Amino acid sequence: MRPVSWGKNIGTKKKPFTYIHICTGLYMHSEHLMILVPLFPLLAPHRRFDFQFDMFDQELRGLHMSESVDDNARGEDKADPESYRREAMEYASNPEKDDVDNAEACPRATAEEKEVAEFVHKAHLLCLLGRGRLIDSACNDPLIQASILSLIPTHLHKIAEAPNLTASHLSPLVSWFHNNFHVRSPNVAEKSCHFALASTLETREGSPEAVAALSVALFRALNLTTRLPSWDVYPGFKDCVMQTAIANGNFWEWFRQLLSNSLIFRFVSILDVISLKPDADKSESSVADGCKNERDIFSSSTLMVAGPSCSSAYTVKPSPYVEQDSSQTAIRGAGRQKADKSRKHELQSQDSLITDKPTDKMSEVSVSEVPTDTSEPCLVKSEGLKRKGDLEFQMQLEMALSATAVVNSHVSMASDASESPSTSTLTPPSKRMKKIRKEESQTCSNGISTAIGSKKVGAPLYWAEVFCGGENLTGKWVHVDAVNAIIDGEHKVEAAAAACKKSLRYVVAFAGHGAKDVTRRYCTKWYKVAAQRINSTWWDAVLEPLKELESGATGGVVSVECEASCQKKVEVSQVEPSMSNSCGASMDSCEKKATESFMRNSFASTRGSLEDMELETRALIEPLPTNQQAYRNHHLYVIERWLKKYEILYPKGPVLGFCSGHSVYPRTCVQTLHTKERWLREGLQVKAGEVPVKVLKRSMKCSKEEAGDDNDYAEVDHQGITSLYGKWQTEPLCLPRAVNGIVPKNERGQVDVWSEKCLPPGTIHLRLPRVATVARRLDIDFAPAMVGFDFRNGRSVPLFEGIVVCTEFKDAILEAYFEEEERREAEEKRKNEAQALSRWYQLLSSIITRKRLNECYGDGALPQSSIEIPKSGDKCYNSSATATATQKTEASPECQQVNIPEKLNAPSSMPTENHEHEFILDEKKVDEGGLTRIKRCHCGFSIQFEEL
DNA sequence: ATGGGGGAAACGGCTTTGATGCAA
DNA sequence: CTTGCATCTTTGCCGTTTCCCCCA
Repeated sequence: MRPVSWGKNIGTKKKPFTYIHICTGLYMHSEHLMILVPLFPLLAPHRRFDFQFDMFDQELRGLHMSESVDDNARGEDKADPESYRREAMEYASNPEKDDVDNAEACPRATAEEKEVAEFVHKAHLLCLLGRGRLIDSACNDPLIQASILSLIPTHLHKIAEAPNLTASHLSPLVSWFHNNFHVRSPNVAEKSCHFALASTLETREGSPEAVAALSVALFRALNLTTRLPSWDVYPGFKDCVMQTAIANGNFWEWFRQLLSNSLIFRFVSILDVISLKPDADKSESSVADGCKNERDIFSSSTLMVAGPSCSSAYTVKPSPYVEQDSSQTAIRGAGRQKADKSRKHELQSQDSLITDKPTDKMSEVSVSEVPTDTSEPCLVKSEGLKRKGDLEFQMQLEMALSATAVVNSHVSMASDASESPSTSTLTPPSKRMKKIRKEESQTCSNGISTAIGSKKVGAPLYWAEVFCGGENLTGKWVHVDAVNAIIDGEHKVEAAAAACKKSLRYVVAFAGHGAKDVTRRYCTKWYKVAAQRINSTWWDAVLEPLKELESGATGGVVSVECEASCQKKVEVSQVEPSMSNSCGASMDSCEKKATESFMRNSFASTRGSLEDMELETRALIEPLPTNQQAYRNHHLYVIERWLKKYEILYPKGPVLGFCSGHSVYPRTCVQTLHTKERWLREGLQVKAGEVPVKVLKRSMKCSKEEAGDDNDYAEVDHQGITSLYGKWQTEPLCLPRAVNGIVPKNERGQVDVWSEKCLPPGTIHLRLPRVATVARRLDIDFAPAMVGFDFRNGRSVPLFEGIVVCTEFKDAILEAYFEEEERREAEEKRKNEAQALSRWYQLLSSIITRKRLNECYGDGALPQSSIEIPKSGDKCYNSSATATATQKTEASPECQQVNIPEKLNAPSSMPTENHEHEFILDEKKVDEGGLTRIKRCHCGFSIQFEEL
């Protein structure tokens, strides 16, 4: 799932806005737009956006386009919007052109490119998050759940009734599902998630996403069947046994039993998001472009391989995941060889697809080896290729593809995936697919598989997670990949994804319209993953509301009793809405009391918080990296060598291990250092007698300059160092108190207000404009408040905002200030009004003058309307002078001419007014004929002439 | 009372540091 | 090793306009 997005900055430097073009790609659907559009302000609040959405429903396009374009982007833009549009469209149609140019101009990504890449990353992430939620809600569709429930054999219904569910209980169900539902390459014309699920249900094959989602729907449906009868019993239970049951604890035993049986499933997806790094994007985008034309053909941008060729490669057990996982290092060398081989195979198979009619045995082999031939190009292309060899291979592949695009389109139109023309063209494609798959699965199940360890292994992008109460003391979320028939294979996911060059950046579990990031469960090297993710603040903010929804749907309260004798996992309440409703209706005060007493004896926490703890624990027990570079930004460990300039280890220990002879310390020991002045800004001062823990020498250049100025070497040495102190060497700032209404000031007669903490006691910062004059007028002692520095003209300039005064004068000053402001505003208003009056007077007197002149000297044929007061925007010169001038122009079409009315061309010819025209106003006006200039005197007289 | 001159204060434009560390 | 970017650094000048005061 990779809706291709590009953004570009257009507009002025002062008013930049980003043009976002989102090609709908495979799964991009109007539903995404609805999710995405309200979220755009989240992405980059400081920017203005213009959107262009392709291929969306017309009405949606109209709805959102007009909104965003008119209000947000175009509203105040004076530049020609059409030019932006054109530029944007050009960019959208050929986005790689600029990238190539940029790449040639500067080898590294600029800040602009990085910003765009980040924006696209965020947008894509939101799209994928939105899609995950849609799928999750589709999994909850009762119709789909009922339909799939009707398909499963009755003996499987009892699976979920196991008293303490463990992963092994699920294997028959997963096997059944795996045998009955197959993956095919997804269809472009997928209408919606519900439709995709429904059609998958009908044909028993579908996109990996749909199949995985269907498995979740099935599990959730089963959950209903196991729970609902129990709840039917409940009212009767309540009537007959309640009182005694509560008394002797049977009720709670039953209650716990009931809830421990409940199956809670989440839909989990790797959000295969566009890279955060512009460089990676470049290769990706060029790759995507190469693929763009073929997108309809190789419609899959997901990596999930189709059919049993792969799935049988890691059928139930033993799976290739296991092999790869257990003997990763052992097969590394062989793996590379295999990878090379497989690459050759890919080329070969590609060729065979394109050039050969795959009727011979050779093609059969390639078909069985290459999981989904048609999706393969995208498989390779959509990855962030880094090595030179990969790029070369990529280019070769692209050339081959572009040369034979027509053939491909035929192939893809005939059928998707590994359709062979040898098969009867009369049978419907789906049936033919099944037939082929059956054949393939037969051959593959015989153990013929070469795909292990190569990147042909399909990356698991979607799976389910079930909460198994019987797994641990507190229960555990278990990975269930029904598509590939793998249960509890969370440790295999990373390796499988890596084999497909899929990075495991965001693994998100969806439930109850919410979502939760569970990446840490599936990755072993968090420090590597974290570097590829968006900053956690933004991501956490996005997930915050979703996480609440998710925990609302899945988070029952799990209690572990403290008694040593009874270390048994129990659950006392269920937070799922349907449950809490029925619960709430029947729970009386007795039950509540019982619950409370029960809770008192136990350590209780929600499933969500338990999972959080689990995930955090995983992150904390990450093994030490073996290379030094990994310690540079490692969130847990540090080696002294990679400490930054303003960092130090304090306390220096404990040593957790060694890496290349360097001691490894926990990162919690790293303290940030600052100069004395810098600590002052934080409202802290260095304690008396503290020696600097670190001393930085200033550069030679600076020292030399100072040496030139001053001959005293010792002083230079003293000047040439910067003393740094740790936080533990500081104490809260003690400033002299304000006494007798006098504000304590620094040597410059001001107060540095870096923060509220920097204010001397007994003073207050009034951050108001023009307040200093008020204080001066009232004769109150004050100090200008310096709030920071601004760099102007190559030097730093202090910024002042408001004043610092003693607290007791606050009210007096504020009162006077507001009075003063009121007066000032009134004055301003008065001035404005006076100015308006004067302008009106000027206008009217001009009109009167013009009228008088017309009466005296005009030919009388002038229409009366021409002397009416013009509407705003109309020009005074639109009257007789212009009319005469135009007549003259028509009569003598010489170019350079001053079109002064004959009777007005000399000031002396105006006997009615002793006035010499001053042509102060000079207007230019572009006519269809050329540039017209109008010179006007303030009396209203104007001359219009044309310029060459 | 009023207008002009002079000085003080306010305002706004100017131009866009530059060394250094860090990360890729 | 190179190079782009982020960070730290950290207290003007000058011409014009406005305001106010003083004096004729």
